[in-house]
Amino acid sequence: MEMKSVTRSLRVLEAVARHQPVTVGELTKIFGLPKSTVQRTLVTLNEAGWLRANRKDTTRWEIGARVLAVRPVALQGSSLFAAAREPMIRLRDAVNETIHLSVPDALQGMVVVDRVDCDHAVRTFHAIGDTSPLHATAAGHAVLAHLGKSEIAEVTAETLEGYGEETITDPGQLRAELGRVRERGYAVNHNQYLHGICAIAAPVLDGDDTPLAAVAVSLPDSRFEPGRLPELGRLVAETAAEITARHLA
Amino acid sequence: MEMKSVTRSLRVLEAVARHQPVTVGELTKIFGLPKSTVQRTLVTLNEAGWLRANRKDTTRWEIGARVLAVRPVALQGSSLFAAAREPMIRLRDAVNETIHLSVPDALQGMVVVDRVDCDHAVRTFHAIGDTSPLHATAAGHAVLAHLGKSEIAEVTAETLEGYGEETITDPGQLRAELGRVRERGYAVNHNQYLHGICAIAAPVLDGDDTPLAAVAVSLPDSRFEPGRLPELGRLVAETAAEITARHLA
DNA sequence: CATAGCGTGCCACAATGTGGTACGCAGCTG
DNA sequence: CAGCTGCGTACCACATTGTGGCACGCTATG
Repeated sequence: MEMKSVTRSLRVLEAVARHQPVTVGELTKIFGLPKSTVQRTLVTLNEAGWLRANRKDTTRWEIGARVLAVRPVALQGSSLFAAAREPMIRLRDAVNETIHLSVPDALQGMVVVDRVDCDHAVRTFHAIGDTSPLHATAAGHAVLAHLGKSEIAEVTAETLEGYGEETITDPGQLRAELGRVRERGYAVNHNQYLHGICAIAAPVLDGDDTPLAAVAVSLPDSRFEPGRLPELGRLVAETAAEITARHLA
Repeated sequence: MEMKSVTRSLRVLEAVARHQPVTVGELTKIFGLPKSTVQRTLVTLNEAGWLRANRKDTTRWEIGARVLAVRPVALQGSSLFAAAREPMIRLRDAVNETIHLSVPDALQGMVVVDRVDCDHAVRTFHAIGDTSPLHATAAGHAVLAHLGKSEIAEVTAETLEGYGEETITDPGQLRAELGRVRERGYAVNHNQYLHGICAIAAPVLDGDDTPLAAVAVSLPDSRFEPGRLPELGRLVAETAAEITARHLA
């Protein structure tokens, strides 16, 4: 709407985060902006402490320490983080697969907030801060299924991007799937977004049943046995319920 | 220098992080800026996904999940953050003292990245995001001891500020101490920076032995027994080694 | 030795952000 | 219940502010 320079600077900051360490020239190619504009932005962000020059190659920029003062606040946001930690570890111990906690980001996607790793040599990997689409992941389905119809409509109004043959791109099919998710209490995703990965997720709800987050167990195809699905789903749903209970306590 | 609106927006973002959930009025008092300016800034940050309205009180603002996508190099990849959490909790359980994870910030200081609290009524406290000098803290020594000679020289070239009688301000003495730290595998700090606090720290290393971070246990003088030092040091070093191993896995 | 890419600086222009002001709306409070 | 306060939102004339084209010096690279 406004504050063009601010919006653009934040975009640059995100781009640096994704491509760090990155040079001015690379950023000008990404954004198609004049070099001097990009450089001025970088200098400004640097002076504010959000960026810094790479130590080994001072022509490259990377994220500075200032974010560390803000980042944890985002994690602890709803104290959900602390409530989720122990149940997640217990779930990991029960199934020995990687567990993720994700929160919806303004109906635009799910953001990984915390992770508990399993000890298999082959394991799924999503870094804290990674984002994924709402309509094509188990965590996203778990959250969407417990939103109001108007909000679901809002999401399905956008074009549902496909990431492969399994992605549900039809709004009607998605709504049907969300109904099933609501009934059984957990969502399942297989090859809808990333390939070779299966994920089972359940929502963490607030007092008024609005979804705050989703817990998910994700595992590589090689270890996925369809027969285990009901048991895994039950465990994930129980974990999510326990986090909900702890969070409200 | 320039980009006034950008600098100010980032200040606002940091203020929201410190005071969240916060209203427009509170922020105008903090900054002494016109209400419309502050509000415009908040709306812009919100549209960019960096802020969001509080769910219970929509007039209050808090940090959005977008911030998580921006992470320093040290936290990139197989997030150090996630790798460190469980070992830190175990160390806390073993010693029942507060544990800190810190990363070096461009050789200018250590920044606290994560914390696991003990349950004593009297405990040390360093907020996440706090910075401390490299040459006068256990965490700083742990990192410095595993840097190359040129980098150590670079740090000792600056004036080593004193924070009391115990601070090592002589470059030669500091290098000698760093040698001892390297030998025994952990660093000890008593009253070098903050008074009444003792800290024991060990480094988390990367594959090429460059230090990425330091784990530290810190405790008030009242509970510090010199006889426990070797045991505490061993535990901290083991924890750091485990984080290193998990991080590389 | 030429080239490419970097950081840095300058500057006229107008697009951009500014901030005073005002309105409608909740939730308190006397 | 009327008054108050603090919120979100909006408008708008002004000039501060950011813009982006250009050019310089530098350092690696081929």
